[in-house]
Amino acid sequence: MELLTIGDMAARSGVAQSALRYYEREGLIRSTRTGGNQRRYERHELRRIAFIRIAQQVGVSLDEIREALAELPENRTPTKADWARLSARWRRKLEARIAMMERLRDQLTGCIGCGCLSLSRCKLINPEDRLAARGAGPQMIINPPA
Amino acid sequence: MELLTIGDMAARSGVAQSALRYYEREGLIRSTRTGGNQRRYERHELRRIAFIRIAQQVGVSLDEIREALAELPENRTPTKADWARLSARWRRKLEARIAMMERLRDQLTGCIGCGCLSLSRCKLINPEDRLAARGAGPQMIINPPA
DNA sequence: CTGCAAGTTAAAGTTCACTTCAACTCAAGG
DNA sequence: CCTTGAGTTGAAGTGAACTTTAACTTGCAG
Repeated sequence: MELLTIGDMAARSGVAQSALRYYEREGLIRSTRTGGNQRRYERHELRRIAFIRIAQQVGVSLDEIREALAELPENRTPTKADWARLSARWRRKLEARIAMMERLRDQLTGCIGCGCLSLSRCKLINPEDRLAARGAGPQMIINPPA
Repeated sequence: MELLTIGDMAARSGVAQSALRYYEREGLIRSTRTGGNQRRYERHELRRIAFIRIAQQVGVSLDEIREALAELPENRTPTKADWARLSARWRRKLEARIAMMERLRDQLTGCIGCGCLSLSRCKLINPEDRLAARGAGPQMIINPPA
């Protein structure tokens, strides 16, 4: 089996055929066509799909994912090094998001103690209004200083 | 200022008035009305809104948030203890999600080394197909054993 | 060959979480 | 009173990420 059909891809990736066609329309994955106009995928497209799903888990939009994938070479099969570069960049995004969730968790823990949870008044969430300039809401959590 | 107008609430919570009305239609927050049919909010509704936004950050749907909030008392102002219970439960959800992201990060780090990222073939992501019964996709990450 | 599962398309539909709009009413200062 | 800013409603619109549908074509086992 050299090239994979859309059915194969769906089975192997756990992503619906309709979603695969959608990803292709959106420029996230690519396929070649048979004489009869059916899609055939190279095996490495599975990696793109894996990357897409992982990024989605992190809460990234398809737009951003497309941008990231655009950094992979167009004319040759991406190498280990290509993927490594991309993965390293995403590891950073992932860690930023983990850090945010950890802040969130710590705030929530704090609030278990103080019983608070008021967006604008809780000093834990928005201490001393020093952050007012950055807009309303729980700024400490969403958009932390430094 | 006993009760807050929708404008006050929007200003204090950083959530648009239209969103507040939407939350109310969806049964996430409540208000009383003035003689002239305008909404008036008790201050503790701000806490609900804070909770909603925090939960959304964690990637929880409004449906699930509604269910969680439904555990708060209907007929009295929630106490510190009420909120503490809810917050404790959510801390657990939060930690589960953080754990997922950490697995994700570790897998991604692993994949920087091995250059892989193939959903069904990478042993790191889906070792030995032992997880096949739980469906396709990167099961180790999304839905880890135990 | 034939039959049928698997694939193709464009267009419309769906869900979520809101926002925008139009037309209207209310509240409060001068 | 009058004006003006704040609030009200239902209905329609938005954007993301897909799914569904209908009508049709391909690929391959028997």
